[in-house]
Amino acid sequence: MKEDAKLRKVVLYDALKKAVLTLERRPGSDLDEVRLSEEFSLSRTPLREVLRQLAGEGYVELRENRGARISEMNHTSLRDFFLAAPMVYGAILRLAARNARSGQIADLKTVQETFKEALRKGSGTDRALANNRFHEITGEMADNIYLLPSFKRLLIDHARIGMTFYRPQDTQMVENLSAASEQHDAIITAIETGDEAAAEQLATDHWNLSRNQIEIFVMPSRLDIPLGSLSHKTHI
Amino acid sequence: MKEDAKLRKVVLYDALKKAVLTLERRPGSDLDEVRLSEEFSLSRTPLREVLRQLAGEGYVELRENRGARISEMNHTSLRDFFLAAPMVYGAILRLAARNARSGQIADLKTVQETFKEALRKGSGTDRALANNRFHEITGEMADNIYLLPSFKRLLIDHARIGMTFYRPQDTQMVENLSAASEQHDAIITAIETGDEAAAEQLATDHWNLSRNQIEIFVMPSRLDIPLGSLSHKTHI
DNA sequence: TATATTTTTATTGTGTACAATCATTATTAT
DNA sequence: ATAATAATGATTGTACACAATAAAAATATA
Repeated sequence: MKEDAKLRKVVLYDALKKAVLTLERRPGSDLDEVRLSEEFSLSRTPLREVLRQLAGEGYVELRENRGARISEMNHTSLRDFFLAAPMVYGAILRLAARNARSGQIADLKTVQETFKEALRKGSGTDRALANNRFHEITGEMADNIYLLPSFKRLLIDHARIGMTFYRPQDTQMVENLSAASEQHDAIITAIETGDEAAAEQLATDHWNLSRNQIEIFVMPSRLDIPLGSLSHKTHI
Repeated sequence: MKEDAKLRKVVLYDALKKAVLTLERRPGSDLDEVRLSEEFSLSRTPLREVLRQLAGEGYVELRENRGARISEMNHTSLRDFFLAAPMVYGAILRLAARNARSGQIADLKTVQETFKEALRKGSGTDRALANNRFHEITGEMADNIYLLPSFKRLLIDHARIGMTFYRPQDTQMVENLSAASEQHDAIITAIETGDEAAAEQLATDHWNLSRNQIEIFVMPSRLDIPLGSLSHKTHI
């Protein structure tokens, strides 16, 4: 019972991150310090430090004297997302192909198996989290402290968007999912062979597929509705 | 005397940021919580929150049970820097040309005048800070939440590198400085006319100039020395 | 003398009490 | 009845005391 506090802090940090990524906590929703501190058996002091850190990483937003909120997502951020993602991700994958270490490649393969497994019989959450982890590893491979901040910020909303379209509604979405999985395989190959050009091109393809999926799903009439206000059930 | 605490918090935040950017506090140096809390008349609780936030933005690094440090700079980060900067900055300037608002353009012109003034009779610090502010504004113009994290991280080290080469030692460096100033002017024009291609190209030119300056200055023999361990005087 | 072990000191991390601020409801004045 | 104002309640922000940890010094042991 001595160093529990530090552990609980990590638990809180991980739990909040996951809750954001999976849309368990929806964009724009409030975070109550007292409730959180009770739920995670932490006093408000370390809790607030965690919130600050999460804010710095883009998971939550802090407002003066008015508590924290889960980061917003709206049609503006979607537009910004698809503008920034291909470029940053292209650079990350190119660097990943250049710098990846064998241990990391092994990790990537493992996660890809997990992702395929999730596609077969996992939940939307499982798929989104596995996909998120896949891309996180490519970020670690790239190992560029200046690109990582934006890349990580992109991954947050990539996961949240994924939580929507990883629950396939029709045959085309199912096809897109398996296409995404095949692209992951191709990405692994490109990284393994150090083929930077191929890796960069695959990034573009991968994000184009995502954008396609989004367009099927939410465009164009719903674009003015903040994603946070849509419950999951509305989508099904 | 009532809401002073909040003010002092902002003062601390700004002071630390500036101290990092100007190399007043050197990369890798320790931050003592008690000393800082005394210096800024804040208790350690809000102080630690500020440190967490600064860590999220890349100004400082936190280590478990071992306090905060100013973010490191070494030859690896320099390499990463010049790899990431042209791309991110190119995208930022392209978007700035696309989205800039007239008020922002006016601000940019004002800061550019300040920069020129600093070149004529200001200190190295003045120049680096004015240059930093110039680029910050282009970031605000671009207005893309996914690109900004990396851009801001780049600006930190851009300023710190600048603190070195904005103290010109020979005629070539002076020429480079005035070239940088002219590029700023060209950037303003490109943004004002909405010429995205020109803006993007200018970003490349601008960073190439910076890299050039660095190479004159620290390459290649000193590359293995962490920048933080070099005092200013050593350079002159 | 060199190395391990212990004790001491300094620094970071957490819990709690209280102060300041915001949001809501109640009250008063027009 | 409506609008402005004041009291109330809920929530965030700060200070300080103490606990936990790491670093340094002192002691013991080979």
